[in-house]
Amino acid sequence: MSTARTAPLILEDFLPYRLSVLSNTISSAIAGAYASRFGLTVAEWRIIAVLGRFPGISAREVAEKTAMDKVAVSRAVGRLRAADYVNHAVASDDRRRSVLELSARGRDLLGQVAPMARAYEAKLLDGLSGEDRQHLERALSNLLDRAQKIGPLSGN
Amino acid sequence: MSTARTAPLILEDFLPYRLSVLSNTISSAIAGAYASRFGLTVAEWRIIAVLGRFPGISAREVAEKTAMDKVAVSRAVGRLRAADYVNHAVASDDRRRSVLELSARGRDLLGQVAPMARAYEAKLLDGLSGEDRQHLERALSNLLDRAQKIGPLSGN
DNA sequence: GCTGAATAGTTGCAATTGCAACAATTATAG
DNA sequence: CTATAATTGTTGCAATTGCAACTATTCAGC
Repeated sequence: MSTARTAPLILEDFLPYRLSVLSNTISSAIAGAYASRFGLTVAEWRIIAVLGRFPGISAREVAEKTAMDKVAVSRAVGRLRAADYVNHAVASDDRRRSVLELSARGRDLLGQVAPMARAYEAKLLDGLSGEDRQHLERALSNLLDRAQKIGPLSGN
Repeated sequence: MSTARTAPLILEDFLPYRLSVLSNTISSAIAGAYASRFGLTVAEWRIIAVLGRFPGISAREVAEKTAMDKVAVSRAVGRLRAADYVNHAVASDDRRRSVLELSARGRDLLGQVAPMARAYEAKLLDGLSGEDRQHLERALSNLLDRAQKIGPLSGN
């Protein structure tokens, strides 16, 4: 009875594993390109992208929108400020809050990097029909919702 | 002409970003559970899973099958040996090669963890129809193929 | 207004990781 | 057979990360 031999769990069919391999493969490819071309980490690039879209937000909001840790944001922003890609100010109505935005240099960088990112994404998606892509997007949204709801894997 | 303002790149729609967030969310959930229940890292768990399926393979083969770095494998195997989840021997025909397999304790652990992993996966996939799942699987395979072929993000 | 709780961001430290160098062994070329 | 190259696995070191503690500031209750 007890240890009823379950089938041995095929790692390469296990969804979390497949997602991890896929995501790591893609991220490494991208990270390598950003690093060699611009000396940027993926975290830095994400911050640039999000500041391009939401100029003036605080570090905390950046962390929210990029799904990064606030420490990671703090350090990445530090580097970006040092490299003059990002301007930093203190909110006048709350002097704890930072007000971040791209500098001219940062906007310029975004202008270069964004097309590369898009092109890479396009290459990836090239094999999927428009319908497939919609399916995929809905599936990913669905999975993320569930993963967030399920949370820390309630156990037995 | 020059800096033709491209649309500002919506991070939350960018496939690599979405995959990364999803994968990290899932991995953290799983990692937390393994850590608190069994003191296992995800890397260790992966090795256990793959050794359950392919007893007797070498460290290099484990690295291949788990998509881990060989150093990570070496260290994780070290911990697993110390905890007596994995047995280690040297191949008689090639004394560089290690021969790894689960110990009785390791098989027992796999017997406990595998159902949890399956249950989590099932919860995740609960919102997708059978058809959706097939779509998803094909899409993921397709994307991984392409990502591997495209490689380090050529050209600018 | 004052005190204690809450929030934003930074810093220090410990643990993890990644890469290069290394030792041991086996394969290959001549 | 010998010398060189290639492969397997481990170790050392530097860089990254993650967590907790900390500072500065604002908010909430009285």
